[in-house]
Amino acid sequence: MVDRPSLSKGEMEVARLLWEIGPATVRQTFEALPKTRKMDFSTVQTYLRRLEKKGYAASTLDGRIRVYSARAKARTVIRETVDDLVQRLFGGETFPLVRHLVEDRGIGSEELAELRKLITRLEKEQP
Amino acid sequence: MVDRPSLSKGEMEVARLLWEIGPATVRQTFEALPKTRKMDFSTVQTYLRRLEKKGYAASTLDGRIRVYSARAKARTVIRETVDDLVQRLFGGETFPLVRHLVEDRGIGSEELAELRKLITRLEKEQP
DNA sequence: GCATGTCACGTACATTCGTACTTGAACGCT
DNA sequence: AGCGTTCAAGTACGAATGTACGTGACATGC
Repeated sequence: MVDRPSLSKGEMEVARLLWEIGPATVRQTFEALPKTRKMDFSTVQTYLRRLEKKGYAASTLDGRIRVYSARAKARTVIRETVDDLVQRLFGGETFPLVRHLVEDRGIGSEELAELRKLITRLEKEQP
Repeated sequence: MVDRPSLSKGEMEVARLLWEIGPATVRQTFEALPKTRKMDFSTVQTYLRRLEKKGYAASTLDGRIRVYSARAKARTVIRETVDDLVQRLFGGETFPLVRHLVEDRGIGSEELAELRKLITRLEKEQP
């Protein structure tokens, strides 16, 4: 429905943090960055501002501190983003991407088992 | 090894066409676009030029016509691209993406079966 | 042998992105 | 009360991106 400009890579990272740690200040978001990910405090601030402008986040002032919260559901954004990738890189075919993930990126054996269960469930749901 | 600048969305679309139709002229690439995808001839030309500059393609003149061919393997580029996405949007976890694909984007029952076989094979290969 | 169409190549240009610095207000410690 | 700390907000700025036009060389049907 809402038609938002799509997220850039950097915005994505910050959006993910917002989903993960819930409503958060710039500082909290900044601190939620993977320790290996060097990004300036003010860069995070900029991304949050941009996320808000694009409609992915909302913010309010709590005293003099601004608190950001996600406005778009992770699931929705993931769907949109992955759809786009599948279109562009796989011409719209989903399966090759699944195969790539399962085959080329090590999926643990526990996860393999879980995936098998998932498949079984889906097969039952199909007529 | 080679460290190329990453592909932009538009460049990705054109790179995919190159992989698909092999060495190709601008026009052939242009014509390989999905009919629904409106993109100017010269835009395709620009993307091909940029792909070459970035090291993803090579070209030679065949008479006065320039022929482009892919220089990076699809598999490699896909790996790099997907790795990046998984990092940014899933914090490095592969499985949630697989689940999303299998659950939220309809995978056909034939493909489900194939996926199951794939899992079985992988499980056997594991110690 | 000219009109028409096709290319390569260079150029353009507004927008977005990545990344950050600056300024000034408010806070909290001493 | 003075000083360092912390924010919000604005601004910066080059590089990348999406998208395309213009020009001049070449080709091809008439």
